[in-house]
Amino acid sequence: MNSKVSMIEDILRGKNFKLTSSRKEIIRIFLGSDKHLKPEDVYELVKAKGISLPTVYRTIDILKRNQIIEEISIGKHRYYELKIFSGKKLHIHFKCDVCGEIFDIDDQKLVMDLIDITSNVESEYKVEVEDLLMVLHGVCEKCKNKTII
Amino acid sequence: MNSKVSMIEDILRGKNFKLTSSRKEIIRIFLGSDKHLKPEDVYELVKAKGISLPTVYRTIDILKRNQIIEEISIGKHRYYELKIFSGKKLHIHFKCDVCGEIFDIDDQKLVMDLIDITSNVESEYKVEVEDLLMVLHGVCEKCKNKTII
DNA sequence: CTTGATGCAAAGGATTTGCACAAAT
DNA sequence: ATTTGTGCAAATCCTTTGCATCAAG
Repeated sequence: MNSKVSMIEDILRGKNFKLTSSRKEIIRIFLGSDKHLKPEDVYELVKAKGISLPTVYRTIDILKRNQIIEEISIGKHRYYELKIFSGKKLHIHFKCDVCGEIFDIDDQKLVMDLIDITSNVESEYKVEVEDLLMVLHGVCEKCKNKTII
Repeated sequence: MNSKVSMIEDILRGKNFKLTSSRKEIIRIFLGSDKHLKPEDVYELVKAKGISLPTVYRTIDILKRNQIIEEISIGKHRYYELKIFSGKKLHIHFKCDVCGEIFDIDDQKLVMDLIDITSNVESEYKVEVEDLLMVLHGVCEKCKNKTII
């Protein structure tokens, strides 16, 4: 993970951002988590280190603008997850409406189907597609089983 | 449109909601618009009639819970569009990042592709998919042409 | 009449900003 | 030394709520 940290640090240094300890810490949070985090979640994880909520928001903003993390809006909340290094350039988010958990759905066939769909849309509607957000809602495996029992 | 108005009114009456003039007016707004409207947009269209912003929010909430309108979260905003009568049970939203306009992309092949994807996800991931949101971002035809000139 | 809806003002929650101070380069 | 980042408090924006009053059934 340290090499990933320094790659991200290099990106930010290249844009004249200063590498403060707050920023390094928040970068580590995203590198070390496979979850979709809300700003408040990040804050909970770093406030013990004296990092303030505005700094969390400001850092998230920088990471987002530099394609290091990705923003996903679901309902009234905004979530962030690592984008760089994730390998999943295109993937679907699944939100369980029972437990609230969000996880990524990511397989090759699906990515190809999505690419097909977007290129169809581009030619049929004469638009240029630059990004794509897909969120499925439903019941996850765990919660399905709980209901049955 | 009047028959549609009364169909919606029947649905609400059936659930013991009172059909106030405010609610009728807001229903007409959604029936008469093909746009994705934010609460504030609706308010702008009805405030001249003395309808308050809280009433807009409360009415939108009722219409949403009763599947008459659909909620779409994009970025920091929530938009609403008519769902009942729309015919498009499953469709893609396209947001132009240049002009900000949102429109629906809706064709048969696409719907079938999306159904395919969701049933694949259901069997591969053992989840139950109940709803789906897909938003494409990019540049719409109009804005593409403006850029060229 | 009785219940539910409305406007107003105020409260909430999430996010952003101004500013004086602190840390990084 | 200079620039940029930070915490704090306050401001903003969007949305919701309490309550006295009003309208629909």
